[in-house]
Amino acid sequence: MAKFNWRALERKWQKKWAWAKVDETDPDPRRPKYFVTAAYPYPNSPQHIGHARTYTIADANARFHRMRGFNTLYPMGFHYTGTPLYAMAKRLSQNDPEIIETFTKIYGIPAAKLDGLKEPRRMADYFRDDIKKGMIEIGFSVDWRREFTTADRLYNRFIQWHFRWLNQHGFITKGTHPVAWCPNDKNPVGVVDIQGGVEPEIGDSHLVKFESDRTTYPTSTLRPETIFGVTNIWVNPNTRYVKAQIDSEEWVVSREAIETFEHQNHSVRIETELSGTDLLWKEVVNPMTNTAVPVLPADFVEPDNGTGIVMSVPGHAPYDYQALIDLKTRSWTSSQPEDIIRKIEPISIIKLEGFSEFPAADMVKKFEISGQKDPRLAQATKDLYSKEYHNGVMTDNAKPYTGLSVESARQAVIKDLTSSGKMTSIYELLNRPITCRCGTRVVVHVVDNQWFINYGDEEWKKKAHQCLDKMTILPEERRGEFNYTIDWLRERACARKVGLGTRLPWDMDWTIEALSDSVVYMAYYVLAKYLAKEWVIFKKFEKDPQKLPDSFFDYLFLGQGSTEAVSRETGISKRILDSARREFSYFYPVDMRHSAKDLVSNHLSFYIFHHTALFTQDQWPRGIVANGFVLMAGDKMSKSLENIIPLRQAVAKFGADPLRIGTLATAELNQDTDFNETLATTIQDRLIGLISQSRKLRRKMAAKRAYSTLDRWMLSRLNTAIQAATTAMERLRVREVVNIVLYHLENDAAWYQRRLGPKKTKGDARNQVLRQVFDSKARMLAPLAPHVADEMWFTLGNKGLVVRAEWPKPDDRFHDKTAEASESIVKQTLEDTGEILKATGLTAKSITYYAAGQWKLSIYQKALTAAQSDPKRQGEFIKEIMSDPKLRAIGKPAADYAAKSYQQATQMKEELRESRVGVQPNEKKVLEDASDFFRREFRAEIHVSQEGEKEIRDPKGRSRFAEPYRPAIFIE
RNA sequence: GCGGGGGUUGCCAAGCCAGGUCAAAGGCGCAGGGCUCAGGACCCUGUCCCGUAGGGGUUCGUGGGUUCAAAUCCCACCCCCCGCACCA
Repeated sequence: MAKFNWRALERKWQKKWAWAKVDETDPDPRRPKYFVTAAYPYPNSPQHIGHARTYTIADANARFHRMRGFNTLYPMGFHYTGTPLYAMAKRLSQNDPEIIETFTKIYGIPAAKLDGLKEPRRMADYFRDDIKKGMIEIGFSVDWRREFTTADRLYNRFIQWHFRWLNQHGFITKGTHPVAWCPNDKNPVGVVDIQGGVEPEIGDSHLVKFESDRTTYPTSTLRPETIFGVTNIWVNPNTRYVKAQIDSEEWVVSREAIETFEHQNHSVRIETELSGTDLLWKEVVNPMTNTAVPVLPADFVEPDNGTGIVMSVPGHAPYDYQALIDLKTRSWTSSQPEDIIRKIEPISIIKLEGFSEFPAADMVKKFEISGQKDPRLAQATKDLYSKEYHNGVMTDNAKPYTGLSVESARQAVIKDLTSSGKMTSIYELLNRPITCRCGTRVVVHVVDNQWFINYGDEEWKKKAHQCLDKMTILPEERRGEFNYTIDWLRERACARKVGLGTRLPWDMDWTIEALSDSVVYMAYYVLAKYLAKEWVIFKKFEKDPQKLPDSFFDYLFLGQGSTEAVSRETGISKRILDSARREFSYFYPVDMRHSAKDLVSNHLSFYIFHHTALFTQDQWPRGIVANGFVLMAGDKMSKSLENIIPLRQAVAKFGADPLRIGTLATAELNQDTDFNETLATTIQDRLIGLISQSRKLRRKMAAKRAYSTLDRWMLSRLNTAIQAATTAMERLRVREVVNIVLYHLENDAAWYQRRLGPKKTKGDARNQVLRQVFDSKARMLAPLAPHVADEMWFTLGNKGLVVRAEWPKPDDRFHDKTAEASESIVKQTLEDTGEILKATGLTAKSITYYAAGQWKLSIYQKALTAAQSDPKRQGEFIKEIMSDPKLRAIGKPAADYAAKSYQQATQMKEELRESRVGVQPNEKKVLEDASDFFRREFRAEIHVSQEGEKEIRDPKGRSRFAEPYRPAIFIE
């Protein structure tokens, strides 16, 4: 086969669609509307086939609704807000080799173009153009008149309105907030700013204040409840310490800790420098137990871990236990250390099932630890901490917390010590060390005056739940995750100091952060059309957006104020204002919002929250689809695996429709789907096949001929397929639709052709029947593979565009129980015959089929009815049957069959019973009609008789085995 | 840890909510046959085990239970994946 020119096919139809403006949607009060949105792309890279899945599902949904008569709007914008673009542009301008390689090698951007991308806006514009081209090339039916970016000045104005509204209505709070921070850049760092791209984890480190001579020795710990087991505290003898005034107290901490305090808003004044050894052998007082414990040396203590001083709990901390052993086995030049160390013994404070009173000792033994620098200590510690936390109980040594679980004891100790001023806490990076791309160690910095959106508000949560409860969530399995997210969301920082975006209207130092400026933008699509260049009236506001007052947005989106007043204030004509307001009321709310599943716990939940705050109930979102990802040949797509195929390259390589189907065909919505080349080529072949078959059926609608049972079977199957595809599409079970159209229906058509035989017999209706099948196929394929569908449609000789045609309607008149029953007899018989031939190894010369006798059919029907209406006891049924004199005359066989058929009927699935009750094809005739077919299949003579016939040829007496739907078979 | 999703016959993947046509759709792979000069494509057949008559046996993460009947319902356990934020 000559290589199929996908590009030509795509161009051809895309041009026609553009010409016919099939994607452009304006309000039409005579038709119901359907509003589809998908999460707009972030243009810091080309899109890949993973992105294609979400947008293809959204597109299929939009196209499906168009075909069902909805005035469907599917718009698209671009999200410029945030730091990644900013960080990438910066890296590029610093000629970072890693990013240059990604851009040139994976994204295929010519090296000459890189210079033009060194400014964030221009990088965004570049990828925006690329993404948009890709979306057009793959055939998404987007109304591009409504395109915008979040860096547009009027969009900024819109977001300012949104945030001012939130602030005025009490949804914004202010506070402090810890962030990962690069002291060199003086900026917060995100994943993209960090070497190796790790995510910084910030946690609380508790500082327990041990004391000596009014000087505080704050020890950092994650387990404050172990304070009862403290035998000493550790400092690192090889480290620099300082005595400093921290806030209003005298503290001794490591040199490194000073920086931490400074970043976390503590006042710091260094007084004297000390070495670790200066601190040794002193005594400090445990603030909980008031006992004095010594300061001892340990090499494992890291100076940048909290304060550089830690408590020693040898009974329960493997590091401490090992460090103590190291000390005890060491030889000393003076006697002072020896005396102190000799006296130290572990204290048991936590009882843990399956361990001795000193679990740390058990772990050290189990892990065969050789010294306090042994790397296995980390794992031993992790294991033990987790076990004690979940299963440990405080012992008598931990009064008054005896008997409490470790978990609750910790809470209690924190509360008690903090309230008495004996403990405080600092933030710490839990996965140290983290290095900024500039080479500087990342620290935790506490940002003052941080602005938050208060998702913790109970009233707000209630409304969000209310909204969610009424929404369609696809797949439904996702709903639990939404409920959980709504419950756990708290205050969320909504502004930061760097990156692109909108300035916070009341505090212009801050830029509204990316997940906060993207929650109500679906409303902006309505406005975006009016802001497009040709609407001169808006151009002046683009130059000076501040001139557009809040009252304009209040009117347009909330319906507040009057047209007259807003018109007076803005100078926009009442006609345009009215029209925009009507357009908003017409399209809003969004009927279905599409995204991948990763946005459930953030964006999609915020989306619900904000809509319930800003809008009245009738404008709350109606549905969300959160689909799974795309895997490349079984692997997650990643830059390091170099298995990312940019979307446009993939379209060029596989064709738009094969790619669309390829990302939808192998898994249901909820599952991650796998894409690979074999799949793509298989789909290509299928689609090409459909086009070439359509060619053969061109204009074959001609004369109406009487339909045979087989024809009616095919049309009945088609009707079933339409029904199934329709329900599947309504639930966006796109994989199933692909299956039905591309495989099930195809198989039925193949069976139909096979039954008819290779030669066209005089006047059979196959072309008309197949023509109908193909018409429907083209329509059902249109949302998924629109180019191929339109090509089929045209090739079949239809007028107009299939993307504008109607989705096929199931029609009960085509549902033909008898035809389906007849065909199932033929299939069953074919199978059984084959099975016998296989089991016996016979070569058939002649095959005789015996249809079941009339009396069996009548018993069978009675059994079906009995089982359906009133599943009485089998005995009664048999009695009833045998009360019929005709049947009684048959005797035992009748009773036996009554028993058997009754059992079959009661155990049958309801739908099957339903389909057979009252339906009784003439089996002998069915088999006779199919005998040509059987002859071809088995290359044998075919005879058909009915059990009980007068002139029956039945040398082996097989006819008595005949049953309804199961003719007896005799092979010679 | 908390929350969510999942474990199906060589691989991928339906079925599970509404138990019975389930040895379990479909695709891929593999084997045989047809077509062809040949290969590819395409078509047919087979692909858990046994079987000279349409049958039987053993299967759906593991172990129990409910039922006439369990991949499907209930209980317990094991394993895998994802999210847990200020980042798009």
